[in-house]
Amino acid sequence: MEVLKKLPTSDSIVKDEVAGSDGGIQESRKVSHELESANVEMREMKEENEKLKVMLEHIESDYKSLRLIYLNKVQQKSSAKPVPDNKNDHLNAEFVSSSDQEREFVSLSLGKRSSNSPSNSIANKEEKTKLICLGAKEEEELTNAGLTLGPAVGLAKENRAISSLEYSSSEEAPAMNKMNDGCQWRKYGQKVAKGNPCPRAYYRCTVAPGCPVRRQVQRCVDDMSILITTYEGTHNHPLPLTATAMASTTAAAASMLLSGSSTSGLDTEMIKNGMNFKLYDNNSRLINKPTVLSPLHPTVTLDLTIPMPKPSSSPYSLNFNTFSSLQRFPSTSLNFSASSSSSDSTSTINIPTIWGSGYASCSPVTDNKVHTGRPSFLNIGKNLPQNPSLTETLTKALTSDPSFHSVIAQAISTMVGSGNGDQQSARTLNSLSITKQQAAADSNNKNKGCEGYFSSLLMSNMANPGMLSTLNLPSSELPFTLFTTSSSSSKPSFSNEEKKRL
DNA sequence: CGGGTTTGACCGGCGC
DNA sequence: GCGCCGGTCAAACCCG
Repeated sequence: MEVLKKLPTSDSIVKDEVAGSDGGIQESRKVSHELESANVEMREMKEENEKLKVMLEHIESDYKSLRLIYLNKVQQKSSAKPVPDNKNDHLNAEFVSSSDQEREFVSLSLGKRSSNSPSNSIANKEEKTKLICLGAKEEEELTNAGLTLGPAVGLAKENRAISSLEYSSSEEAPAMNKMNDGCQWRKYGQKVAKGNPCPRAYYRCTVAPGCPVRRQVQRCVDDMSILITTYEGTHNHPLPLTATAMASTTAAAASMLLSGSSTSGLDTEMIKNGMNFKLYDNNSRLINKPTVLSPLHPTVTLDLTIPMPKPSSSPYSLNFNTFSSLQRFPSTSLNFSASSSSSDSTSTINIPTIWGSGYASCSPVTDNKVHTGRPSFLNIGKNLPQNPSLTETLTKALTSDPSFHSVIAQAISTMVGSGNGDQQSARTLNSLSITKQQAAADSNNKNKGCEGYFSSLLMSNMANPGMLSTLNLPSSELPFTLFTTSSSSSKPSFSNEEKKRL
């Protein structure tokens, strides 16, 4: 922790003392001054520790009260249900134990669950148990990742960056592998890609033999806490409800699971230490659900496949999403949808504008100009043609670019650039023909005009966290419309880390 | 013992 | 044509 950093090392103190003995009175005074300053620092650290203790106590009390509330609800539920016969005793036991797990799970997910949570809609007890177990499993993973759970969940948030960086290369692989999106994946290979020391893992869906779906998981080279998952193909089998629920953690997966036998697609999901629940409602609108799996981390999702039918005439929209205030952490999604017909496809980028601060109700703001019901978004261009290079550009950028900011800029640049001409048709992973050099050149050339402007847009919104800012720009300059909204309980929109990323 | 992971080898595409 | 690189294969290994 920060406190520890401030501690002067014993070595340095010893060295100072030695220097003092050699250098006469002045040196000894110097040493005494340093000792005094060290004492002052110690006092400050003690004060900080006291503050942290107080924070911890607050968190504990919050945790306890919420746990009580949950227990009450569980008791109400169980009292409402008739007692099943003995035949189901094992199920009861399972349910009880899973309730215990769920308590823990909920403690992990404080503020994450809404009444619309997917798990709530699951009536089947067994499926529910599975979900719960998945949550517990996720909790275990988080524990393994060095994240504090339970009462210390708030501290875990503060430690997230550190913890995420504490993965060793040997530890991160299983963590990645365990990243559960509801499907069964078998790892069939691992490769160290050029330019990224982190190995890329290759997985196949093993739910059904011959299922063509593959998944690649790789950590971002410059931010080990960022996972980039790429899905390819379409499942040729029905999936269990739990898988559907879990896979809905990303729009990409949702597409993968719910689109049936749609054309094969490429889904790239960037997961920053967690998952984000995204679901489509009956109107195929993107709904951001608070994740039940990992409340501790913001997520970044890049979805390159899902057609996002919506009334808006813009084929692309960058979706700067203000997330549910139920989310502790924002989820960032790059949702670059692609479909064979570009006219009705929509690309969205969801970028966090709010750190979900608490547990207030979610009230997504609908903007009249958007007609999507989405909280906020950025529209790019009018009738921009689909550009297959976008996929590659984004993927490369995400894996190699140190800052999310530049990634977004690249995406925008590419899309803006693509608006100048070549019409492109359906894109699959294998049809990507753009070279690395081309992608880099494209992004380099196009970023220059766009990136700074884009970041300034973001910064301007950061400076006005609570306000709905709408920027309508002439398409000749930059065809963006940026909507930024904040929840009713909004606190300052960005953490330091987010500022860094954007 | 079965299923999953690891890891070196192999293969094909692509650029020079 | 050659070499590089990403993706895949498959044998060995591990684990429950």
